[in-house]
Order: sequence, then C-alpha cells, then structure tokens
Amino acid sequence: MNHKYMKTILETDSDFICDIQAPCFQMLLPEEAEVVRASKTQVLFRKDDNLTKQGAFASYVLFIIDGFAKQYLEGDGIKNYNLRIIKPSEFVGLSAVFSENTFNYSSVALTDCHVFLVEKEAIAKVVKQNGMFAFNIIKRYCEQNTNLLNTVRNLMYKQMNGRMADTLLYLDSLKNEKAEIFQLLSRKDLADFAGISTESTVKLLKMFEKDGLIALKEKDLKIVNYDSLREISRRG
Amino acid sequence: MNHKYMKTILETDSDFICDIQAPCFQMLLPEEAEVVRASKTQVLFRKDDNLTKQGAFASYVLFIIDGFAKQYLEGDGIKNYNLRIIKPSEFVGLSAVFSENTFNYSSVALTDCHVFLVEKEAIAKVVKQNGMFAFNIIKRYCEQNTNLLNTVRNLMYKQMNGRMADTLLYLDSLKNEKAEIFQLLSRKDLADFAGISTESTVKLLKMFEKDGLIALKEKDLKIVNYDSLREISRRG
DNA sequence: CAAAAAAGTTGTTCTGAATCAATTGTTAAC
DNA sequence: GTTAACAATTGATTCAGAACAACTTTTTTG
Repeated sequence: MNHKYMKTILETDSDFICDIQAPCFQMLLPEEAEVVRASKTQVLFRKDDNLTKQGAFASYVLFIIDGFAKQYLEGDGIKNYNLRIIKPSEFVGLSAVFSENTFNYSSVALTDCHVFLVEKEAIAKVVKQNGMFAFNIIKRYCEQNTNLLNTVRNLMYKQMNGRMADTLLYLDSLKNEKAEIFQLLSRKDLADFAGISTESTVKLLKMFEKDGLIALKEKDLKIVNYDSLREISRRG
Repeated sequence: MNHKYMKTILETDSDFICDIQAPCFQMLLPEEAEVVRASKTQVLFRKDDNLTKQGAFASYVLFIIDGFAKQYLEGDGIKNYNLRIIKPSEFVGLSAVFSENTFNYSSVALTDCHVFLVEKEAIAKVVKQNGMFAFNIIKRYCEQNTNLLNTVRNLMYKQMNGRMADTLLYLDSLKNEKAEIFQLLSRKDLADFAGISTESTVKLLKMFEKDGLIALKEKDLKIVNYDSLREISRRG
C-alpha cells in the first residue's frame, strides 16, 4: 500500500507529534497543543487544487506540512497577480482569524501538498493565551507586510525589465528548497509574478538569454549573471 | 504660556493616565503599563515634520495621540506613493519591532501631531507577556495586510478613473474624523494616492466635476454622486 | 506689498507595454 | 496515434497615461 495515502487516513498520536515538529508549534504548552490538535484535520491537496479561493468563506487556517503552492490575487478574470510561493511550515489564510471571514487571496498547489486545516477559533484561543506564539505569528505577518510593501514599490516604480529581473531572482532564491521550481511554472505564471503580459515575458526572457543573463533549457531557467540581473532589478 | 507646549515638557502621572486612555492600552496589567510608561517619550511633531523616514534606523514605535499624518513610499525621488492617512490611536512603524530594524515607509504630519515614542523592546516584552494585547496588535497588522492587498489589486487591475474614484471615496470616508481632510492635501497628494501623475489628476477631477460626480470649491472637495463614483471604482 | 516660488491648469507629444493576429510547438484526450 | 486543446513564440498595431511645455493662480517670503 501507498504509505503517504495511509498516513492521510490513519492519523495517530505519533503522526501528530511528528507533524507538529514545525518550529512554530514547538513553543506551545501541552494543553495548548491539544487545543490545536483537537480542531485540526489533515488534508492532501493534489497539484492544481485550490487551497484557498479569494472571497470564499474561511472558517479555518491552513498550515503547509509539505509541498509548494502559489498565492495570487484574482482580478478581472483574465489576469492574475502572483504574490509568492508558499513553502512548507507556512500559514495560508491567517487573516481569516483576525479580521476578515473570507479569504482575501487565492492559492493553488504547485505540487501535492500535505496541509493542516486548523479551526480559526483554536488559533485565536492559543494566540490569546500564549504571547510567545502570538509573537511568532506577528513576525510572520510583519514579513508579509514588508513583502507587500516591496510589491507595491515594484509595481509603482519599476518597469518590465526590472520587474522580470525581480521575479527571476526571487524564484531562483527558492531553488535551495525546491530545485525544480521553474519547471513548475509556465510563462504565464512568470508573467503574473512580474505583473506583465505573457507575450512581453517571452520577449524579455529571450532578450535576457541573448544578453547572457540567463540560460533557458527545456523548462528550466538558470541565472548566469547574477550581478547584471541585480543591477537591472535595482535600476527598475 | 502655551498649554500644549507645557504638556509636552511637564509630563505627570495624570497626563499619562489621560494619554493612555487609548483602548489599545486599556487591556494592559498595571505592571505592563508601567513597562510601556517607563520607555516612552511624548513628542510634538509640527505640520510637515517627518514622523518616520523610509530606510532610517528604527529603535522605537510611534503611537499617534492626536493629529493626522500620511504614510507613503518613496521611490525614484520624483514620485511618492501614498498608502494611507494615519489617524489618532494608530501605530506607525510597528514592523520595526518584529523584523526590520529600519522603517520601511515614510510618514509626514498633515497637522500638528502629539505622538508617543515607545522603545521597541518594551512593546516586544508586553506582546510576549500579554496575549490579548498581542491579539490586538495582530488585528491591526491584519487590517494593514488586507489594505495592502487591496492596494496591489488596485494598482494591477484598475486604471486612472477607477483609482481616482477609490482615492476620493477613501478620503471622503475620513471626513467623520477630519472634516477638512481635503484641504490638507494638494493635487500632487491626490495623485500620489491614486498612483498617477499630477496632470492626469487635475484633468480627472475636472471631468468628474463636469459629470456631476463631485463638487470642487476652494480647496474642498465634496462627493455629489456616491453611487456613480462607486460604480467607477468597481469597474476599474 | 512686491517679487519669487510653488501649485494648479491645459493642450500636445511621446512611449512602454498591452493587445491582436498569426504560427509553431507540446500535451492531453478519445 | 490522431485530433483537439493548450502553451509558447513573434511581429505589427494600438492605447493609456506619462512627460513636456507654456501659462495662470495662489502662496510664501524678504
């Protein structure tokens, strides 16, 4: 039998302890961990499944055990804007706990993803009881905030070249955790990260390749000249 | 003697108790309040003074007692992007506590502003001790997050008309708290809120006026037809 | 209060990047 | 394994909005 599949169905204490290894949950007292445990389910999202859908009711928070997803904003129905790649040990839909009760963005699995769903009341309760846990959550929010501010800056002050350079540098930095990251993404995905059209993306990539900044082979993309790319990113 | 000035200089317990009325601090235990009290100063920022400067070292957090400021991103040196109006009882530069140690945005006083500066360690300590306080801080972060996501959506999916409509509706919604809000802002300020050029702003406002959506008199601006403006905002 | 600086206004020109259209390569489905 | 749907590519066309230039009005300041 398939071990992964079994694990999803038969959930035991030892699985739980294993799963809750994530640093973020280590600081919980036993009774607090029990609150989380009691109100969680583990779910397997298949590649291309939506983890969250912008606008949908959100009664729970997602915590990625393993797998990768992309978080994006939906707009006019034609074009999306990709905000980030969600990695293991990260939360999705935290805002649901603290203000909105709908998800304010969508996310979709790039690979199969093992995910905890935790009821939002459980998280709220633990946050209120455990200041250190709360502090950790705030840190995450804070980073997201900083990232969003950078996003706004990029959209406001940079044009195509700079944005695409940013996108490539960002995705490249994820290769530590997921070497095949570029194979998971289409030209349209890259376009949606940079906030430009797919056609412009293709033209830009060709240009970057011709200028010896990157190397395109098969579906993979390698950065050849980091310095120049960083300079393009910096100059906008 | 000037009463306001005296208050800045001569700080007494009764002043403190008065100042710490802000709902956000009500939930602190006496000893926690003392931690905040011990590491704070009260400062008067004059109109046009910078409360925070993007990139500058941040060892403290600001809490607005009264007065209004605008928060903005600096870019190419020519154009800024205005993120929001900061109102009494709001924090500025919270991120400094939890991740960055530089301010990631600038802010400037639109009116004279009475402000607490609280050392970031004090806030960090209280957050860790008091889950309810932490919960409150998270809520604020969460709202800012939602606002930033909407900002990104606006920049990505709307064009001039929609963005200006948004800007006007946002600023108009502040009239409850500050009726003269529009008199505090120049055309360039409105432009920087909408993320468009000053010239385009002037042309748009004239158009909106001609179409009976708004009324311009002196430096003030009144929304005449909310429904149409909301429709323009919605359609982008 | 005069002069200089800054803010607001208006029409014209210019440009970055989207859109369109047409084609080729690739993957999925029957 | 052939056809149909989808992803990638390329060049030509179009457009929203910035940049520019020239002018007026308002505000600041010596």
